[in-house]
Amino acid sequence: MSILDNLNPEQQEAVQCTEGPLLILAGAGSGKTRVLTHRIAHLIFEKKVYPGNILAITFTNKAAQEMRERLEKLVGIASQHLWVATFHSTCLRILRSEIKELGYTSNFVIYDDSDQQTLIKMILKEKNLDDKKYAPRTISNRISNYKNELKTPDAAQKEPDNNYFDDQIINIYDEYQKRLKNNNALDFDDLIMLTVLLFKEKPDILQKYQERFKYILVDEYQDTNTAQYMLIKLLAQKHKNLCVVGDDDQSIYQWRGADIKNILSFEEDYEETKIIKLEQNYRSTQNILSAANEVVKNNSRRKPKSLWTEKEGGDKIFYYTAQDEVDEAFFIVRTIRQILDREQKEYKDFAVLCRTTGQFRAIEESLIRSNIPYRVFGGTKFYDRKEIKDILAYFKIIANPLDEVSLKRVINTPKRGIGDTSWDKLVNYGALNGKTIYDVMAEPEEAGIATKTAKSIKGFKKLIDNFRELSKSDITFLTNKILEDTGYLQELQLEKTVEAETRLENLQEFLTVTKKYDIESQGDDLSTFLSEISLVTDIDNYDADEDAMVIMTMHGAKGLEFPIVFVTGMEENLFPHSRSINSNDPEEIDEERRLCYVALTRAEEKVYLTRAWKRTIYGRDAYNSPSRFIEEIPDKYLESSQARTREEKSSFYGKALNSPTPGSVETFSLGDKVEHNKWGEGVVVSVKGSGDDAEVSVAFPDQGIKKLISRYAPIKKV
DNA sequence: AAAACGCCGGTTTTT
DNA sequence: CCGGCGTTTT
Repeated sequence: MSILDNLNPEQQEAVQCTEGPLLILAGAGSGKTRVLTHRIAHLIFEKKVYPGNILAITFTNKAAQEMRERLEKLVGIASQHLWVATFHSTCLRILRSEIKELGYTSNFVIYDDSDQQTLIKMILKEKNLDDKKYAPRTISNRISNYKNELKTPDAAQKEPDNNYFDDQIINIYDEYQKRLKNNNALDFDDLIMLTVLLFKEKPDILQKYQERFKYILVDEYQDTNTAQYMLIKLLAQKHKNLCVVGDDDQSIYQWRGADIKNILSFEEDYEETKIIKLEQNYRSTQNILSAANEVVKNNSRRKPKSLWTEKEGGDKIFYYTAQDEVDEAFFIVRTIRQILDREQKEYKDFAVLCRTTGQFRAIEESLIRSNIPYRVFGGTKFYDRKEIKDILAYFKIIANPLDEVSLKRVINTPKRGIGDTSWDKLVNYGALNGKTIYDVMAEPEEAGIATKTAKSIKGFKKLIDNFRELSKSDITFLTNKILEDTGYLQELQLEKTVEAETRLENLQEFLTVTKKYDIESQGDDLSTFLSEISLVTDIDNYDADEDAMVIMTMHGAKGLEFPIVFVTGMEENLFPHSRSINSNDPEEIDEERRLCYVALTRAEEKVYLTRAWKRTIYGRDAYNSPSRFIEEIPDKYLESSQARTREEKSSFYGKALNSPTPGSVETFSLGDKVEHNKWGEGVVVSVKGSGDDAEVSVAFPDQGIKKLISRYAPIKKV
């Protein structure tokens, strides 16, 4: 049994061609992960390369994780020495040990998007700049662009055609960067940019890593930005054993700085590049593949390719025009039900893909009503929730007292009488006397703060110092300690509102994360925990084994596959998005088109395209014409239908919804024991309203308290 | 300092 | 239709 078994000739060649630069153009579903993993196995077993000399880089943790799992099966114990990671975590790891060279300390924290916004707002306020004119969002985007292009504030300043506005932006960027450094904090883009700068400034450090990574593999190369490109280039310079895999048709992150030129001109960049094309698709039927090809064919500037599959024919793509987004959602429910009745399928075989996260709600609502299990990826992220961010901010200042953004966040959360005025005094006094805010907190009177508030501040500082003493203990223990000692928990418990309940549930959820971490990590410090969390996105937690259907954005779906895929919102202004339509750069429409290609090629067996005749956006009704991408699919691959008339529709829904007939709904009262068909036995802890509209809160032993509407809830008294 | 109110503005995709 | 933000009130 050889590593080359079960690989087609092109794949075999890609696996065996180990020396020198190699560009693998891998079409959708052509088995690129398979090639990458087998190539690594080949390097280890046939070429006798030490696993520690191999670096494999992906974009998402999900991809890295999958690759690690497959490698474990393929090469066993040797996989432990492999370095398989995302760009960001690779750089994080390098910086944790090397960042002293750049004047930061290794306990730096990572600022996420909202931390960045906060810091930018702070700066605008200090500079007395109008945040209407200088929208924080715009500024952070601009800064991000600079960083993705490896432009420091100094370099940006030197650009020839900067106008006044640009100059202002660059001034803010400059201050922003100084503040990050003072706070001992890095934003996402810094992880990459600073690593590259470090390599450029310290050749000896670069050399160390060049020596280490004799073989480098990069997945999704079409999504690399300038900074990532340079990182790879520097690392590969010495041994030049660089293998990149990508598909220009799946480049969907140019808005985030990805430069498609990186893949289009790879062969000019690296001398004696070998190019291998993987054109056999193992995922989709011919029909789906052809339709996707017809769409993407309308783009210029493509590498020529012709994907083919052995799965001839297949179902046509079904195109449904719904009345509105509610009808669209019910079409999905109806269709899933039908298929589940007729075929051997499970919930997890279905995915609903949306252009924007705003479309999720209507779909979720109908799935809830219909009792279809689902999971949502993207949208409001777990770690973005207020209560989670609060507890993480506590962690951050414990790990790194210099972090003013987190300090500002929690110094008065929960309320302890330290308002904006006192905060400003602390900041100003510190700035004037060259002390950190945290230092000034030891003697707030010096900053002219009233005794009462001063006492409160000192109390808070003592609290944090106390937590810091405990920072070596379990994260779970520390979390509980913070929640209790700060009064955070109590405040929420006393509130007795729906929102507070949800927050408490989320904190409970967070504690399961910390417990898991405590078991898996051996004595890693708080900084490690924090940065691990900040690099994780919800999509990384996607569990393909759970029998629930999936709702996600088209972007989030890249790299995944499902038997049946709904691509929703096929309307002009939504998909392609109005922003790209209104842009004067035609490339933006092309990117939407590639996104359409990605969405279609997620499907193995069947695609449903849906569009809504009328869609409510921000309370206003929008009537959008069908997406141009629909027109680009030839009729022979399509069959279509429209929403029924109102009368038909309501009677149909009546059946489809299988809503309980009036009178069948039980009345629940406090203390009733009930049985839920998924969560088991529980006790009613509160009832709001009456009849089938009643909102019943039930405490389940393992699930915590769940709110249920009796009309829809699958519960009965026991 | 904190809560309560009312206004404007804005909405793509994410490591 | 939300949420964030500034203004007013307690």
